[in-house]
Amino acid sequence: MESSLSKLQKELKGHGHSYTKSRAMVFQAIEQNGPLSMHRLTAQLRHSVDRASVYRVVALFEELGIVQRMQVGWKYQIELSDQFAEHHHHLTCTRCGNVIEFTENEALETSLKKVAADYDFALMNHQIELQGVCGPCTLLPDIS
Amino acid sequence: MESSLSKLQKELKGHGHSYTKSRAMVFQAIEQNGPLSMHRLTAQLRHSVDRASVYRVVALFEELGIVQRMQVGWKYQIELSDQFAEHHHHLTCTRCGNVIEFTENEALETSLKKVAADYDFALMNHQIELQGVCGPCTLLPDIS
DNA sequence: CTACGTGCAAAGAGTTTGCAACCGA
DNA sequence: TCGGTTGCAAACTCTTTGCACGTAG
Repeated sequence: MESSLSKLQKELKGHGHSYTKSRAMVFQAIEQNGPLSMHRLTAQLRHSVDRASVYRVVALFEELGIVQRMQVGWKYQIELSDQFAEHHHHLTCTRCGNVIEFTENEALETSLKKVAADYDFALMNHQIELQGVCGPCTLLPDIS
Repeated sequence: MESSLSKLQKELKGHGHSYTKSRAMVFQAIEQNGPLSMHRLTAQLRHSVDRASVYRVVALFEELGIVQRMQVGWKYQIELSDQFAEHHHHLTCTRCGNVIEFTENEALETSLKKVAADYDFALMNHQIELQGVCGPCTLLPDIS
């Protein structure tokens, strides 16, 4: 709690930006709620931070690598980036919409590195999105 | 050329939709240009298909699994899906913006299946996006 | 005190929708 | 012919911007 805010403060000041109430609020909203669409994020902060400011803060956070966008189907959501949350990927259930985070296993990481090496790329970053049907949903009657 | 259009026709009729000029044109534009943003796609078809119709056609194609969206940073692009183009993923150079397609190796696929199994998911689909700096760009002088 | 940050309102993209005309089967 | 499809224009949603005021350092 306390410690991630002070880390945020350090991160901001270190790059010549102020630590402000709005920025702290946006950060906490993301930290507490996990992956969040802009719509839900602005809705949640409706009474405390202006929509335009939320966009500006998120843009700054992305620039500083504090948050990142993750894809969920066609939309995106904002979440803390690896610096503030452990590196991970997502498994989305296409039935119930539930998102599960998973951390990469070594074999997976090795495979990715190999691909990059094959194409003479210096790998900087990567995203993996898996879609499927989760266990509980498999037991449900067919919808279609 | 001919054959992919007739496959398109079959796909449309098979699901109770008409094979129309607009749909053929949208399909060809995507087929010939590879990953394309909506902006570029509508621009390219400016004189032959209305913007609204392009959106409607793309929506239908996605529904039928003819095309899919791929993420490039924050934006997305439309490309033919596995049914019409070999299953593949993308390696994007963050310097020059070049996108290289790569086909998955077996180790990678196995790793993904393992992850899904670990979480009791029936894996339906997946996307992988790698970002890095390509060989030629590595040799360029620093920008920042 | 000064520059950066914010709220408000308005502009700008990108995307969707209603409706009449059109076209494929 | 008839229902699905398209073009056009307008509406909507999401995001960005200009400007005056507020606030951190």
